[in-house]
Amino acid sequence: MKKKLSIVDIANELNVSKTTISFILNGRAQEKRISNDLVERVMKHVAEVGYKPNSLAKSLRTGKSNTIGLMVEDISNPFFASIARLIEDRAYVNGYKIIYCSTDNDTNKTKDLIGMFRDRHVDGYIMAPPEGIEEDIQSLIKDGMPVVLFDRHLPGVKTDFIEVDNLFSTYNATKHLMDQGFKNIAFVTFASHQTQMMDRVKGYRDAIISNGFKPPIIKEIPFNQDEEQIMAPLRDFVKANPDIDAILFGTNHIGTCGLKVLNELGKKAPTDVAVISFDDYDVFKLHSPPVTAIAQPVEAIADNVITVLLEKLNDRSSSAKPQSIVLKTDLRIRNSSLKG
Amino acid sequence: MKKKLSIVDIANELNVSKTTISFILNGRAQEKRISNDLVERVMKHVAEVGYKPNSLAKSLRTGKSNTIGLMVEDISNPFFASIARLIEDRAYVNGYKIIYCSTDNDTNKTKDLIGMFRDRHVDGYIMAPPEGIEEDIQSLIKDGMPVVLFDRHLPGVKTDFIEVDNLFSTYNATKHLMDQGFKNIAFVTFASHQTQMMDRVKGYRDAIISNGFKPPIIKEIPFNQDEEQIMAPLRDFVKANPDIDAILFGTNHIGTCGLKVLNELGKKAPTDVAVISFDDYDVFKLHSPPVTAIAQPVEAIADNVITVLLEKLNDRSSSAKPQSIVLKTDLRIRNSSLKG
DNA sequence: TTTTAATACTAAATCGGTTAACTATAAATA
DNA sequence: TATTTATAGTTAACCGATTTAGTATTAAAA
Repeated sequence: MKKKLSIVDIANELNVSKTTISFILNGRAQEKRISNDLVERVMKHVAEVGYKPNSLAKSLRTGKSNTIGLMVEDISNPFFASIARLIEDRAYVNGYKIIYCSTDNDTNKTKDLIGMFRDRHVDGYIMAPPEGIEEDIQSLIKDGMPVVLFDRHLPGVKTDFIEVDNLFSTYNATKHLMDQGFKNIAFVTFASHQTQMMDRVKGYRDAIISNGFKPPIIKEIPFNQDEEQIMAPLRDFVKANPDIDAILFGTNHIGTCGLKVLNELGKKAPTDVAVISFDDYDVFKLHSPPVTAIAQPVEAIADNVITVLLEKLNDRSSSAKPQSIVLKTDLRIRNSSLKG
Repeated sequence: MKKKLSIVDIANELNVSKTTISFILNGRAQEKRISNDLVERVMKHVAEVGYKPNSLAKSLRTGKSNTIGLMVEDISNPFFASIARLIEDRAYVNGYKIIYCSTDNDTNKTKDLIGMFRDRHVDGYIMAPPEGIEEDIQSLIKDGMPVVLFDRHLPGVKTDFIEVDNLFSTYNATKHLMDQGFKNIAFVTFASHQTQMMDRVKGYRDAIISNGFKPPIIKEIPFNQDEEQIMAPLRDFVKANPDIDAILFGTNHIGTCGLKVLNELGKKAPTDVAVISFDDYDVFKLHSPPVTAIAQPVEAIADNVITVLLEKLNDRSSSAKPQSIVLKTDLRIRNSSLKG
């Protein structure tokens, strides 16, 4: 029932101008030569009545919203959820709130969402960008907005990004399978022109070719929300290629679907077909046999993302050249990729 | 570079007052008797220059922010992540943005976060509340804020909530284990006084007692972020109770940790110990043997939550008695709980 | 013809802060 | 003594919208 207090109420109750209150609350008392006596009185009263400045009014005037826009592919994907969680924590500690959304890798949806974020005056953007929004990002940057990309980057866009060494990761995983003696190694992934996906394919391909193996076997599945739409083509692929003895999956989601398909078809890893997936998580650790996975350093990714963004937020003018941070992955070798 | 357009710019360019622009853009042209001619001219120009009203200013004036605060226990938990995802989608469609945060079941953190949300003028709250914040919620409600709880509720607080029939769910699952012939059935869960946890314990206990079984075996683990802090006591418990032939886990997280511990100790389900967990997800579906789980209807939960909240947002005055929606779970019986 | 009503808008206050520019007094310096 | 400097604040404009109360013109009714 009690209406919210405004700065004017505080000012009136103390017989001081609201300017003075504002200066004190913003730590500019010294600079503005407000007496310690008054500062104390104001602080005491503010604490007593529990006054909190209206952040909307503040944002309207200052142009800063203390909000960060976070766009991931899908917040219900464990990889993105973990990163979102870590970013959230660090952001709150630094006085920033997170507004998030899932892009579904949909270019138009993402454009809309950027519009919404813009409209909300977010102070900075963290995103795992889909294809086709180079221009929108470019325009954000041109307008002076701090933008940090992660998981992938946009080749034409000069801004900071944090990602892992995708090429080496799949190269290494493929190499591991070859070392174990597997001969017909397939790579199954989402159809995508995103940098991380291109690199993952290339890493696999390079490994296969540079070791004189038969032509690479690459199966691309269209990105889809509906699990069955992913499993159906996967099922066909596995059935149609009985000679494949190892599969490297390009993401946790497709890896999980792959495991389901293999289970359905009664194929056991690694005897029937060895398995490695990108992104490590509980499903792979707990699977029988446990699944070898390329673990991304989620803490390090989140840490770097938020650190870089906070740097940019604190030093808007700095036109230091964009940082490209590439982190190492960890191939967690488990039974699913070990022969005998 | 181009500075953002304001309503004054539009007004000046068209030689019209900003009041008129505002009326037109807010669909009050008819009501305010603005000529169709002018309406058309304004709309055309606005579309051409791509003017978008500053939502901060709008919010400041109207007191509405078109933002919903979403507080979950932990966004990186698949159960909450899925629900968050579904709520997000529905919210965006209805013109609302989501600000979210993870409470970690920490009362003080949650109080802080409520303060932040309040400060941000969110229009409504969706939360899976921890214990001990009855007063804070009460105060939100008293101030006329729409609050919808889910996953659990607060006994003293009269507001809408959506949850599942926890008591029946664990009763039913326990019954299933007894029907299968298991004799020493334990219930392992997080130590908590939250309603959903109390109900889950009670469901288990009722089943055990009403069927004349030996005293219930209940192991409570302190809630913790760190997985090892959960696994250690679990390990001790399993080792110390070799006669247990079935375990019902109270949440997906503890269920997952439980599976890890059982795997470590070389205990196979269901021959060594049968397993059922609350919350169904990929880990359980893909486990060998697949794990019987109590699946919550996440879509229905999310749908009901957002529907109820939107109702309250659209009809603030309505002091209709709070709704308590209780949804059914689905016991997905898999090998881990089947004898022979 | 005067009054009333309808039409088509506008001026100015307001939301709750921040901030540039200014004032009034006392103390220090020239 | 006159001028400068430091101290301790205040006034009023501003951010960009919404909204109440009002104006000017024309048409209809009395």
